[in-house]
Amino acid sequence: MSSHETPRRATIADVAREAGVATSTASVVFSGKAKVAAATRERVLAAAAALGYAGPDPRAASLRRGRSGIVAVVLEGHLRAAFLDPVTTAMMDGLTDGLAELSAGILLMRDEPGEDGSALASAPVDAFVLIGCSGRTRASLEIVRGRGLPVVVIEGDAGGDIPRITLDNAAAAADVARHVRDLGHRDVALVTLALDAERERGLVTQERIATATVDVTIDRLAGMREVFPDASAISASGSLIDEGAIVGRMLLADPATRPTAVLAQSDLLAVGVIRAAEELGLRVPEDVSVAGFDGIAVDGLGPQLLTTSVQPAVEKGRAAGEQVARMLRGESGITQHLTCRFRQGTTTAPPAR
Amino acid sequence: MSSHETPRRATIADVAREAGVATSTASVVFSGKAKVAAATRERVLAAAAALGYAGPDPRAASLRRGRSGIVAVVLEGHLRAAFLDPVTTAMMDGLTDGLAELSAGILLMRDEPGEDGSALASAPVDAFVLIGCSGRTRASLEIVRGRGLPVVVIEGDAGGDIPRITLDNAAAAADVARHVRDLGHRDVALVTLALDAERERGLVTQERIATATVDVTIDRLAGMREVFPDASAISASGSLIDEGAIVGRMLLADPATRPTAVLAQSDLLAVGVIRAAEELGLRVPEDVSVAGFDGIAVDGLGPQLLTTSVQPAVEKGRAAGEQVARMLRGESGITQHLTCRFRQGTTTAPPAR
DNA sequence: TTGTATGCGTTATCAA
DNA sequence: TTGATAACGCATACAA
Repeated sequence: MSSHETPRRATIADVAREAGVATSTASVVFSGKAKVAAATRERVLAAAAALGYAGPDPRAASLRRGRSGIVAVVLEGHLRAAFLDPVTTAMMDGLTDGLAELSAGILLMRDEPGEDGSALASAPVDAFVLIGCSGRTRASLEIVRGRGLPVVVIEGDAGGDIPRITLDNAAAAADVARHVRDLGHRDVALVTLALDAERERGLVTQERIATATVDVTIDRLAGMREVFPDASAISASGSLIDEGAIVGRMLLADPATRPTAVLAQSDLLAVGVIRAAEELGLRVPEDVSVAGFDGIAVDGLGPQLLTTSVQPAVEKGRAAGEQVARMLRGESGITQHLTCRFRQGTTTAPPAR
Repeated sequence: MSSHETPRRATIADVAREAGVATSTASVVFSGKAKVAAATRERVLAAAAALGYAGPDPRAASLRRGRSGIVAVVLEGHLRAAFLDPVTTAMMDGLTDGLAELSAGILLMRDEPGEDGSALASAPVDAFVLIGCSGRTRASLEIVRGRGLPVVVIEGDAGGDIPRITLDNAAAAADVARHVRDLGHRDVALVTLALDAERERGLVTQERIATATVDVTIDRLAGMREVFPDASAISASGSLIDEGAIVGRMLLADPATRPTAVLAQSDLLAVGVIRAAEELGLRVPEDVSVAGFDGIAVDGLGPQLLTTSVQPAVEKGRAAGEQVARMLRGESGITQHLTCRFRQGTTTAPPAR
């Protein structure tokens, strides 16, 4: 080595030498995993300060420990789309909570379509959380499984013995439907979430149900049809207010075919339907009842309170985090079934006629 | 070692031995960084498959390479709150694009209040992107700077020589205000974003401006006051439609004091003001003009197009990503000033009287 | 309470 | 095209 070498960053060995202690002692000063005499600690800290040492290199530490402290969350599609959904963000919050002790943070990853190797195969993470396991995500699952790291799937059919976090979507949807039926409604229309990756908006036929791939949509639809077997349904292309408004217009525009109640598979869609109703001069709930699903706090709904099924979105994330923590401790992950809670709001009432 | 040891995961050395090649050769097969005879590659791959080797351990690779491929994004507060703002999500999208070549993913981190060491100090990342540098974030900045890693700050006063991504908030706000003045409005009210971490809703006084900490709010207010020096302003507690509606009611309820135009510092606030106006039976823009800021696609605004200043939200993220990439290549980061573009919509018109 | 020794699994360099 | 070898920076088991 010449004396003109680049000013290499100080390592813990440099600090130890400067302080006149062994590297192991210096290491312990930073990790706090053993008792160190106050005087020794001071000397080490002083040496660190003198050398501009900012603490152990996380990369080296994670190799040595076998842990990086990072948990990956795999979302489908663009981040923007994922974060547009309040349920997803609430869940992410729960996840960070559930992982707080354990983790440095959450690594956001998309399940990229084409690439095979992809980032999933080589991200320095300790575990994976897959969200909305469907189609593409299933390919990601293969890659992830191959790495032998803990995996938890939220709301998706993982197959195999992979722990999942699930919701009682069908039962909860049926609860909402029953509430509407008990109010006296017989002529009800449904608005579903996207059926598959194509996300086509349109009438939901038997054929389309048969080829649907999104479990959430299928399950909630099944619950609704349990109560209203013959209700017609239109699939939205996504969970957006404006999308709900479009479908709402399709359903409510013609007085001859207008239902007395609309059940939407998400709160955002329901708000859109309400907006469409208002545009058409219909009052909610006097002229038409509208119910949603999710129980999120919808910004922009004003004083109305949506009748809906409140899903434990934050809990979903927290549960996933806890399972990850368990598996990282060497215990086996357990599939958790969470339940939604019906909430009566001001947007449903007995039909006028 | 006893023969009863735990079935250790295969390493690249095991694969090399199994395949009868040197570890360096096996390594190259996986990294693709040198030419390898097809036959050799086959043998290595076969050995890997036989041993269930899923590719190089990312932790070891990142120690050796000195890179983890991960970039941290530090947000203040709950993720849920951060992602409620469409501007943030758009920016994240741009960031993932700007980082695509470079990075394994984005590590989402909260700037945790109390803890000193915290995850920021020990996350195995290559660089940091701080968003909305204010108050708490400034403490995070210290920690991050100490690590000597590249840092970029988006919309915040970073101090020192840290590269930033900034917006021409004052000039753009003045543009909107000028448009409204040119339409003939003289009696204008302002709705600002939160002034500080307390996020108190209320009249904006000189005292409150003096103690304000949120740069975006201060700058946009300055731009508006440049055109309407005496316009009264009310600060909202956050950028939400419902919050805008509350402030809107405060401003518009009394016909005696009702302004002919309202300038809001965000599109969501503007939409809330419009909703308040509609509630009060006022038509927009006939009875009252409303303008916003941001130029996001507001879900739920319907057919109206908001008059606003369109900020390059995605570009902000992308620019940050590009600066990170530069710095990781060893070049120095450059502060980028981005500009907003005025967009006339359907929500502003000349005053009736 | 402190020090010694070892290996975590790779990849880069260089020589063959 | 392949192989031998040396770091990368740290944390732990164990001995003193």
